Amino acid sequence: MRVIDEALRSAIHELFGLTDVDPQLSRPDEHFGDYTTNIALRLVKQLGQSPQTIADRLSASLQKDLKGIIEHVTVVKPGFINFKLSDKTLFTLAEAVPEKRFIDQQIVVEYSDPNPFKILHAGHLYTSVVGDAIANLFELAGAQVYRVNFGGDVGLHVAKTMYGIIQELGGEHPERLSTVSINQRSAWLSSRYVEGNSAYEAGDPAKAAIVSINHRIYKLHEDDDHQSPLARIYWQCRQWSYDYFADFYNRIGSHFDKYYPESETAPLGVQTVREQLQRGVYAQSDGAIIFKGEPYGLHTRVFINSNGLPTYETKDVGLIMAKWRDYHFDQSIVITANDIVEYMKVVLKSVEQFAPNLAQATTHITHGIVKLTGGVKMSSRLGNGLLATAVLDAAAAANRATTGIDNPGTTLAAVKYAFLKQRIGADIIYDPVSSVSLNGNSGPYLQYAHARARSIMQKSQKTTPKSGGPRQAVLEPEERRLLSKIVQYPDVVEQAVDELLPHYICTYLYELAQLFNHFYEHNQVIGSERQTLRLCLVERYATVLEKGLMVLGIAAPGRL
RNA sequence: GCCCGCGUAGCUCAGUGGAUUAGAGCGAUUGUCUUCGGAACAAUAGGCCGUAGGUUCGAAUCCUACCGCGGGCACCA
Repeated sequence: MRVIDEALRSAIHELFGLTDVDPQLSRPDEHFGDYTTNIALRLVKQLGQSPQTIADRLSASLQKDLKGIIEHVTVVKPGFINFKLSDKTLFTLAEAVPEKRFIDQQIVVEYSDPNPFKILHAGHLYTSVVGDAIANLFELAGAQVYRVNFGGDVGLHVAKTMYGIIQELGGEHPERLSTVSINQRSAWLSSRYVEGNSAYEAGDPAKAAIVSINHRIYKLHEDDDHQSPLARIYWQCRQWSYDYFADFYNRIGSHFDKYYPESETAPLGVQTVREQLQRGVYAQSDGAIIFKGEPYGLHTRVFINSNGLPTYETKDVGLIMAKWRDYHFDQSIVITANDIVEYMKVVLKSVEQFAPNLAQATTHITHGIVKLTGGVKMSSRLGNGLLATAVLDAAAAANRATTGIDNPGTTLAAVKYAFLKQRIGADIIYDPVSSVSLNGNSGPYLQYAHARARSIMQKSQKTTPKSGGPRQAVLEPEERRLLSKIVQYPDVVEQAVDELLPHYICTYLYELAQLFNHFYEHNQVIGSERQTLRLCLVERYATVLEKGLMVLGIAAPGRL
């Protein structure tokens, strides 16, 4: 609420001669008013006056300055200053939109990051949903957002899968791939990975064979080889993976502007790391090239192994360089699970040594992992992980059981909302049955709440002539409560953008919908003397709900 | 061992320095309703906010120690 914020600042300046004091307006419990500040409490020491006195003086001054905008200012107990807006102000604010604080910024958001030759797990679904929401938040704040995806199409895991494939095909026989049916491809690759991994862990000779394949795959990229039997198998299966990813993203409504395969970032990373080795950023050790993190309170990591191959670290260095080359970003956001927090610190610290601007513009946001009820952790190496599609299928089954029909939109809303309503950072406990419940604080509840409101509007158009509303009418208490909540939307979005926490939007939308359902239960809209005014409230409410759900990547159809 | 993160109702989570009653949802118990779409609304029960100290006018929130859980700590990603 900018007007109050500015009035407070100037009052503090006039009365106490202080500048640069942030009043920190916030939303109090409803009965205290629409906005509140504890600035009087915080100025006690500095001013040597009692909080009550400070609050009283500010209050008296603001009462005059904000005449017409607020209905009244009140000072409560230790020294809180509470503001109740005038009805007229509430109507004005209902048209406000979130501040565009990232206008003209180029922001790269990287997320999802599945590896070709492996299968998509529940974690990929979660990180995709979170990434979409965060990208949407930046977009809402005016930024030019580029959604990018990074994945390992080279590296040991690929070599393991390739080993499994070659075993399964009885040699390097690309033509035999045709025996794998289209809808079996992703599962088939996943099985080959599991086999390759066990073979690797069992040791030589398989391990040596896999290491050799790993080299050959890097070489194949260097030579741009598409003809040799190994290359034909590789490119074919790589494409299967990308097709499979595309289907999945299509199903959940994600899209990416660019895909960075590791085969592309690896050479760039190697070149950068070798250059910086000369300048002493990286160091040789036991035949490998490393970065020593200890001077910075971090740990040492290998960037190029003693076989001369780049590790994930170097590919990430290359990725940062590639993103900069392509977008000259103002900010680069990387969203991953928590387990690579320390790892990423080392990578960024190394980049900071030669490209401080890039390191400083990069923010690593991490979230927890998806666990099954009972705390069972999944492992892709063991092949017992909870698959991304299994989550969606479980949600669909629950939806079907509840409603009797199959509604993919509702299913997706249920899953996305279940993931997003929780603060990013901690693990998510996924219960295939209850987390997808269609009651209570859920996506379907909000979709329903929206459709219900749209339905009222539609009905009103049929039954009554349209007319411009008396928008300055005096609000009844329940109408006012609703409008006051509606008006909060831009504040919530700004907070979500500032802290990059989409769950603030979920919490707000749910509270809003609850408030509306309460209102709706007790107040007639159509046929009421106050119909025009109330329809206006219904419209604002439905629009805010729709916009908010859109940020979360959840559709808000007019009818379900 | 060292480093990082997390411990809030039976379960899943909000709340991350403020308002003498710590909030939701689910589950449990019970009401409302011949519905402007009941996927609703209303009510009851359930918590010394991991433990112990400390800082502060004021702590679930900040600091310290301890306990418990998870993650990371050189050639995987």
